[in-house]
Amino acid sequence: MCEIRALFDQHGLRCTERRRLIYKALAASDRHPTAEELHERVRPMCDCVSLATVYNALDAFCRAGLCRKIPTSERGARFDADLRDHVHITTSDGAIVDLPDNLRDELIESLRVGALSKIERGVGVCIMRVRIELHGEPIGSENMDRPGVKNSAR
Amino acid sequence: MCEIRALFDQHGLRCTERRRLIYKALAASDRHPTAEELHERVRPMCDCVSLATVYNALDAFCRAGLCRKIPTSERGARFDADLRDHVHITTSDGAIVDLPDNLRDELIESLRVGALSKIERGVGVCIMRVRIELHGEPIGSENMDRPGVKNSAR
DNA sequence: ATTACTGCAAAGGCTTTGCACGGGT
DNA sequence: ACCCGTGCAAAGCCTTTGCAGTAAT
Repeated sequence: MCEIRALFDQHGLRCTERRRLIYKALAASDRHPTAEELHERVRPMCDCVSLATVYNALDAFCRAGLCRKIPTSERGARFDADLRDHVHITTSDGAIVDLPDNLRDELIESLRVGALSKIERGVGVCIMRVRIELHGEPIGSENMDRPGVKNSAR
Repeated sequence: MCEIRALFDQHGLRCTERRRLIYKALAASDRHPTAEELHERVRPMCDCVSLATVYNALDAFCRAGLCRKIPTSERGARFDADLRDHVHITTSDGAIVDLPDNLRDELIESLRVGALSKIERGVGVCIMRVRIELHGEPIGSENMDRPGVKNSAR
């Protein structure tokens, strides 16, 4: 908790009980919780936390560079305290999971040494962050088309 | 316009004037318009189109597999009739551009033959779609750190 | 002491829905 | 003739904001 204080100090955030709880809940989760889910998780640990406070805190975290807001196709944004390059896999049931670290590192690294530097030269930018969204169907689902087809009727 | 009819028929959509206009406006744009932007664009071509109809039509298109809803961090979803795998580059000034086709194809292809099949085996999913978000700084900006650093204070 | 954070409730913006009607098949 | 698509308005949901009070620096 002392490290959270240091983190907040570094980023110019006032260290309140609510924010500590919210940040801890966010950092402890690998499920990319919504504001409401965090609210549920924090509420039992504190007589009273307002949902608005959760939103405000998350917004402050994002602006301070302590977390990231993940847009979703469904309603309700999700949040993630892990700011490293990411590979998310979303499935048709709406879940978002991170690719395991070893596979992620390998994928990102292969991009960085190859395609990305080419893109940097071609487009004239310096690529700072990489986010990859893979949409996958669980194996065993009826739709067994191989990926790579451009797009037929889904 | 006859091809639009065929497209709609193929996907079991009734071919109405509104839907034709909406789809044409969407397909003609490479700017990933919002529902409201499409509404503005279609309205002059038709005495009266309701915003609700635009939403309903877009929803029908998405369910039919004719377009894709792109979540954004800001409010308001965006839509895209181009269903191919995408590589977006966003820069700090807020612009979103698509990577040029040749670079995109090369990048995606290198992923498909290598990392993705490994991921499919490792995670047990069949990857249907790939979306890559690159965040880049224009070259010449003051921040010249190389990418690859894990994450220091942003 | 100062100023940011908080709770509450209300407002706000985007999206969906209910209903009656008109247009497509 | 059938029934989906449409307009309108109202409802819905997620999120932000105004305000007065509280807590952190």
